[in-house]
Amino acid sequence: MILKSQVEWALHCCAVLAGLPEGRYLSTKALAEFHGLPKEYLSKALQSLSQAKLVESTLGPSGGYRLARPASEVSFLDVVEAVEGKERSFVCSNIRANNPCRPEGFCDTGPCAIARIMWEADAAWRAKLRGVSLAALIQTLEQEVPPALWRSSGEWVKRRAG
Amino acid sequence: MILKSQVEWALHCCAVLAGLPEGRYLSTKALAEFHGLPKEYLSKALQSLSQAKLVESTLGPSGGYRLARPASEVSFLDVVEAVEGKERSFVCSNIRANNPCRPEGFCDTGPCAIARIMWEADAAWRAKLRGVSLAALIQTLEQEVPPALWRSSGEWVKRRAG
DNA sequence: CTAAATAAGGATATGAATTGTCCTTATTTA
DNA sequence: TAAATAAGGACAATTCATATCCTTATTTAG
Repeated sequence: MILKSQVEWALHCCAVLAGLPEGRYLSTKALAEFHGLPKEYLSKALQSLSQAKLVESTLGPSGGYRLARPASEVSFLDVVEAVEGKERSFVCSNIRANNPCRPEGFCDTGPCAIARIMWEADAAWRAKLRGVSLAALIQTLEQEVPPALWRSSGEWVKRRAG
Repeated sequence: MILKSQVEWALHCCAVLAGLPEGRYLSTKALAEFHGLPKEYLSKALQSLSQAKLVESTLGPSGGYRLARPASEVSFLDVVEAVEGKERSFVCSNIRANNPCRPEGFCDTGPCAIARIMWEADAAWRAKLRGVSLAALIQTLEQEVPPALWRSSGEWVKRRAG
């Protein structure tokens, strides 16, 4: 059970977009170069973010993406679910229904106890991700990325953002 | 990101084994019949449990599997990790290292902030699963499975356990 | 006004992982 | 002694993730 690499890519891209000057866009090309990723495939991840309304896009030269909401209003969960989907990680195929001791036409009253427990764990995972915003991420990064690298990266992005 | 169906199978099998009379074994064949699962493939899941030392096995007629520890000492996490592995669900490929602004030979001091957050969520998921034992599951099942079905299933298992 | 740059998305190829089956071997018990 | 069993190797089928290529419509820069 491994998350798609696109989840990692999308999170890093969102982190960059969160530092974008107001009103500017950053293109797939620039994001791909900045992270050393295949442009065409990264584009699919960005399309997922766009479809989820987490980012806005515009066409043409100086086009690209920007966050659709303030960084404080976008959670890790938003990004993860945009790429990975909202489905729970545990799928119950209700194998208890195959129990040979079941009378004909027996009907379950609720979901399987095993599934409920697995879903609770899934909910705990999502709650953790919901509790961290892109703004919080940026704050952490600003503290721990060496100032020179932080500044030069910001300059690089500004230059590519038009 | 979907858990293997073998996780579901392993959990249901452990629930059955937890209700086994002291000293008895239940075979792959019986477990497969009880859950309506392909015997050969279910066998792989049970081998995973065996390799993780969660169950003990014995050969020959009346052979099969039983829990290696009291049900109160086996957690959902034990079972999930036996089948799914202990690896974290988020893999960090450290794409920050591709940042074109990095000076030559730059060395990271710690793991990426994004990975740390994803790993915290993973830890929360595991903590939830660690907190539920097979004994707790059995207790829940005993409360919510209709008494007639509970009894007949117990009889079925006892009969197949030798 | 024109040309270049871009997002969006369809089609398709590739590789890896999951799911599933079959067979052999060694062991244990009835 | 024979039947039943776990263990595991080999392999096939299917699904999914990864990746590339191409077309289209749109937008801006020049």
